[in-house]
Order: sequence, then C-alpha cells, then structure tokens
Amino acid sequence: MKLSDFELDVMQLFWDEGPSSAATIHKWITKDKNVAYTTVKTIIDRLEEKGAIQRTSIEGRSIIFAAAIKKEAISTKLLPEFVRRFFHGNSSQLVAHLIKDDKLSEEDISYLETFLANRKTNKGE
Amino acid sequence: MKLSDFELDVMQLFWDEGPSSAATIHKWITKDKNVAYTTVKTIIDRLEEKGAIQRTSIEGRSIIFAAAIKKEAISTKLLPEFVRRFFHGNSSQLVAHLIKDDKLSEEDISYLETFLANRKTNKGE
DNA sequence: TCCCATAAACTACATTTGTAGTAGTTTTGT
DNA sequence: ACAAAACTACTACAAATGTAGTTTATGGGA
Repeated sequence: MKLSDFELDVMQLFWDEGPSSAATIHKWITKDKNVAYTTVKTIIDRLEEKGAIQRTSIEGRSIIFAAAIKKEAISTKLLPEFVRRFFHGNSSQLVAHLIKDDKLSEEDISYLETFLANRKTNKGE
Repeated sequence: MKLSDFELDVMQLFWDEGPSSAATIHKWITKDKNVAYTTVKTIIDRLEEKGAIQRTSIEGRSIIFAAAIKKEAISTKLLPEFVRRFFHGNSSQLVAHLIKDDKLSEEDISYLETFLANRKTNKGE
C-alpha cells in the first residue's frame, strides 16, 4: 500500500489519537496548515478506499474511522528504503548522522553506548 | 526542491557514481527495474529543470550530467520529516527501533563504537 | 564520404495527489 | 415542527509522476 504525504499525515493522527471523525481530523490538521474540510474528507475517503482506515461506528451523523493498518507496517517498509537512499543502506550511518547533527541527547547517546556494550557481552549465548 | 521517488533513485546514482550520461544512468537503473531509455531520459530532463543536476561536458553526442545539489541537502530535509512521522519527532525512538529490530549488523556496531569513541576524544576542544 | 545506430528533444498520456466546490441529507436547537 | 448547521457523497481540476513513443540530428564506423 502506497500512501502519499498528506495521507500519511492523516494516518499519523489516527495512529496517535485513535478513532476519529473527519471533522476531528480536520480540526487537528488545521493546526498545521489551512485546508478545507472537504479536502481532508477527500483524503479520508481515499484512505478508506485504500484500506488504510475503516469505519468503526457512527456518532450522530459523523462516521468514526480508525486505522486499519499498523504504523509499523509502514515504517518497516519505508525505513529501509530511506536508509538505502540516503545512507547507503547502512543504518549505522543514519545513527551517526543523528549524533553529528545533535539530534540525540547525551542521555540517548549514553543509552546507545550501554546497548552496544551489553550487546557484546551477551553475544556468546 | 521536491524530488519524486524515481527522481531520488536517479540522483542516488549521480551522487554515488559521479558525472554520467543518460545512457549510463539507464544501464544502472535497469539492473533493478526494467524501464525504457526514454523514461530515464525524461527523469533526467526533469532533474535538470529542477536544478538538481547540470550539464558538465559532452562526450561524443552524449551529454554528461552531474549532481548540482548535495545529498545532505535532501536528507537533512527529509530525515526530520521522517522522524516526525514515524517516531514522534524523537530521533532516539528511531535508534531504539533500529536496535530492537536488529537492523544493526556487526559492522554497524563497530562503526558506531568507533564513531562514539572518536566523538568523545574530540569533545573537549 | 555516407549511412546508421544512437542520443537528444519533444510530445503524449494515464494515474496519483493536493485541493476544494456542490448537492443532498440528517441531526438538533428553538 | 422546522430551519439551520454540519456532515457525507460526489464531482472537478490542475499539477506532478511514471512511463514511453516520435522526430530529428549527428558522431563514427565501413
């Protein structure tokens, strides 16, 4: 299943906020960018057609939709592609890049160091 | 500058292999998927129009193109977006994901250890 | 020198994507 | 009970994307 950028942003909300109506999604989306309600509704229609979301119930006249696919299903497919494209398929280069660009806190880095150390320890099992 | 998937794949080759003709790029591309020469040429034309590549010389009747933008310029823009979408904007979650899913090879781990060690050495400057 | 394989340039076209308007319907406040 | 607000379903449309054919010109081998 291929999702566009906008579709992914909407899925984001279903994943993070749970089952929602088009109106609710629209409210969230407009915090970031100004789009008409019908625009969001169209994206939702397309997501339903693609099978990424499904109707779960009705509240008043509003249809409540919920994610029908897991976020991991998408990220697991896109991450390797991303790594392939920009880091020669080498995940460690991505991590190095994050460190270099100061995207990781000292705490994150300590954790990583601990992990690396432990991993070595546990290897001979 | 926004590049499509196919355009990114072609840029990949310019970045990794250096200045090339459309024919050469086509040869490389067809190792992965079967597309007509003209298809690749169209992508190259579009990349040129977008300013992502530029003509550097002519060999016989072939135009040699080369990347006009750095790979980092693209990854630096796309990575945060990717992290935002799939890891709540939290890079450490991405790292955790890589660790959990065993996406780091022995090589990756050595690389990271070296990288982290060097980083420590250079920190107090 | 002359022809042809080949490369560039241009054109084409279906599909996807972002964006939104309109028409019809139903819940709900008064 | 009725009208307004709001929500769905449908339609529209330009731009981007993936894909490739056609036309034209020319570098290079026979």
